[in-house]
Amino acid sequence: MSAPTQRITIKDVAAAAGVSKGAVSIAFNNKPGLSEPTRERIFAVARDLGWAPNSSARSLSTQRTDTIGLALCRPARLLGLEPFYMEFISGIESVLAQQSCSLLLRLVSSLDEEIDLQETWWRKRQIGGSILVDFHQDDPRIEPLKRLGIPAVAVGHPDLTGGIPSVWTDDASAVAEAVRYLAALGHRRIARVGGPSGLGHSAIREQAFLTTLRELDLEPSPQVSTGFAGEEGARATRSLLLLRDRPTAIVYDNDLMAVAGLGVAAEMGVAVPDELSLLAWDDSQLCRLTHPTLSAMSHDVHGFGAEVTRELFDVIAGRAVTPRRVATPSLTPRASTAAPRGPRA
Amino acid sequence: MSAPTQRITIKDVAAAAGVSKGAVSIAFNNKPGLSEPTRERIFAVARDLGWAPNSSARSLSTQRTDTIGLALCRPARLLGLEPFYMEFISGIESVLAQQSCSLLLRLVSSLDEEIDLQETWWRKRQIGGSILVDFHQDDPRIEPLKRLGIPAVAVGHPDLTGGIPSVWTDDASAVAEAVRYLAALGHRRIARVGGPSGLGHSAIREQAFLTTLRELDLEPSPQVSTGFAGEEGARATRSLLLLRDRPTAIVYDNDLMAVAGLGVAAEMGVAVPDELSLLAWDDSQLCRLTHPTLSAMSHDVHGFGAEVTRELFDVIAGRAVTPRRVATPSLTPRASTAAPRGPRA
DNA sequence: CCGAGTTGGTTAACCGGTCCAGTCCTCAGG
DNA sequence: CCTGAGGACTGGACCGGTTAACCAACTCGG
Repeated sequence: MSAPTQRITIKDVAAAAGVSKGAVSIAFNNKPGLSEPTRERIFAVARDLGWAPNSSARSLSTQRTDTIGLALCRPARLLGLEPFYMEFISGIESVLAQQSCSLLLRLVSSLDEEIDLQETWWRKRQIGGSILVDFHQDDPRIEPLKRLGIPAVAVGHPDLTGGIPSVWTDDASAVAEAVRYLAALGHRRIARVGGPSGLGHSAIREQAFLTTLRELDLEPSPQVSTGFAGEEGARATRSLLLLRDRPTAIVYDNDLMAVAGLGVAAEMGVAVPDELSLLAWDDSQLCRLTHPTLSAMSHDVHGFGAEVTRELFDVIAGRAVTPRRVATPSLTPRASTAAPRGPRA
Repeated sequence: MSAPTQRITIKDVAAAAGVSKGAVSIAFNNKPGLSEPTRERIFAVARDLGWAPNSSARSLSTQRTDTIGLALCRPARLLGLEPFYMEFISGIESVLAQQSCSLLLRLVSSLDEEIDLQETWWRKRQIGGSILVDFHQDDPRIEPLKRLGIPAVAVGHPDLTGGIPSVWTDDASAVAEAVRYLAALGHRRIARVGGPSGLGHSAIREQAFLTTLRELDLEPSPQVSTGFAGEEGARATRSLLLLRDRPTAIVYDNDLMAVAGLGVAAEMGVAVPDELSLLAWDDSQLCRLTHPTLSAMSHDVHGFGAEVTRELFDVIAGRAVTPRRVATPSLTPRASTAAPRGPRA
């Protein structure tokens, strides 16, 4: 029977240091009003005793909490596959860690569930704010979350986020750049495989795609809206390649679908890039592992996550914020795009 | 100027329901001692007021917390790419959500940092327990965490976890099965691309690989220890394929490296599966997207995460636990493995 | 030598729950 | 009619911090 690990509290530290608990509190919050020797003595004692302030007690007292929430609403199998999220999360963490804050993560299966969750988190005061992703057009989260007054930052174009402070990338310009690049290579039939059109950024890209084609006087080409899963990307690619006038280039909405597209092309004996150019989105290492390597619209996802988090801290602190646009995804040409040369060129 | 959102507390609910705060507490904890009408009245009032018990106050009082910790120690870029973790996390969540608990996630860059983090989490009483992954041989986390008395469950073979309750898969048998399968197809030179040999499970697989080769009287074949990144897998594959007697089959330690290996084979003009068979580990959708599709040792990662979490709850509740072995990864043959037929067969 | 300021603390109320020790009421049994 | 048991509920101490208000002692200018 080992002695029961007696929980040590601020009182023990105070006693051991020969001061009041108030003094310990002052020391640990770096507030003025203590002499240097006393301060040091307190820290030394705390270190010896292995004490750190109980975070429940602290946040009960301060009415603040140092965790922020992130709810992801995509099927788990998919989440694992999309490099995007983990990298995004790591970006979040990078600034969270500086402030010794933590991330509360939850996977949900519907927006309604997410709304419930955010509300619960907030009501129970478990989070100080939230990061919202994957905005839909007329997103149902906007109204309830604003009503609750949860400090939140949204990832997405300001048009979509209904006044919730947002951080976004200029997808429209990026799509335009992608299409112009392919057109410059000589492609006339360019297709696009996008995410679900309910998703705001898919809609934006879809629109931008059409506009750019029109500007360039290219044929109105097929766009397929699908999920983000690789298999869906594969199916979409297959359907495009079976068209009578099949496209000579395809732009994908993420990297996973592009990898799948590459597989389909191989399976159907369509040479990449000679007969078909493929362009991925959200460049990740995955794009460099295939053969041929995948050209992509790359994007500093880590930095994106960091920026979002910084903005959230501003919101929580009550500082004024304006929508922040971060770097536009930029073209990284690799081996999967080239001038169309036709079969067996 | 909208009325400042007055925080409502248990006192307000009690007042509105015409009972004492004790009664509200009893109701919300489903404890006996209240009449059904009163109970319902309390719930109705709470719903109207949109109240949920403040979790800081609750855990301060109960000395319990309903979050568990997970620290991942791999470079962020890599984490995003490995489907394993997200799926593992989703498994954790699936049982956490049932108990309305949450997951505190943190990415760290070294084991020492993880130890610090776990210690801080525990000292501040931010977590009720922790899930530990990626055990090394003589893992430095074992001693400090046991000393602190953090309830923890480890992912890894009991031999590695130094008495910390663990959940594990029988990697040794799985490796044996993989090798036997390839041998049965007629392969004599089988290579392996593994994770860092410091990592416990890599070492176990490495050992099992050698043993099985010996049992089957196969040539002692090269094993390469590397990171888990795709690029490292690519490099390793390249070096294997440049050997004088190059292997006719390669077993990888994850799916990402196998995908990379496939790319390298294509790049070097080595036909898969005719000249080279590839076998992935931790089957994910990725394996079904390539061409040819990748054979893999598949593994219910989601269920693994769930089981680990269940065990952690047992540990936290003080229930006796024994190491739990979950299902052994099983062979899922696809198009990347076949009998060796030599070049241009 | 006095009063104002400053330095370096202490004290106690409070944050919002939980939970134990009672209190009050009802009802069965003797 | 009294007693005892059990059910329904209240009161208040307590969890471990923070913080505003207060205080003692020590400068220092006039």
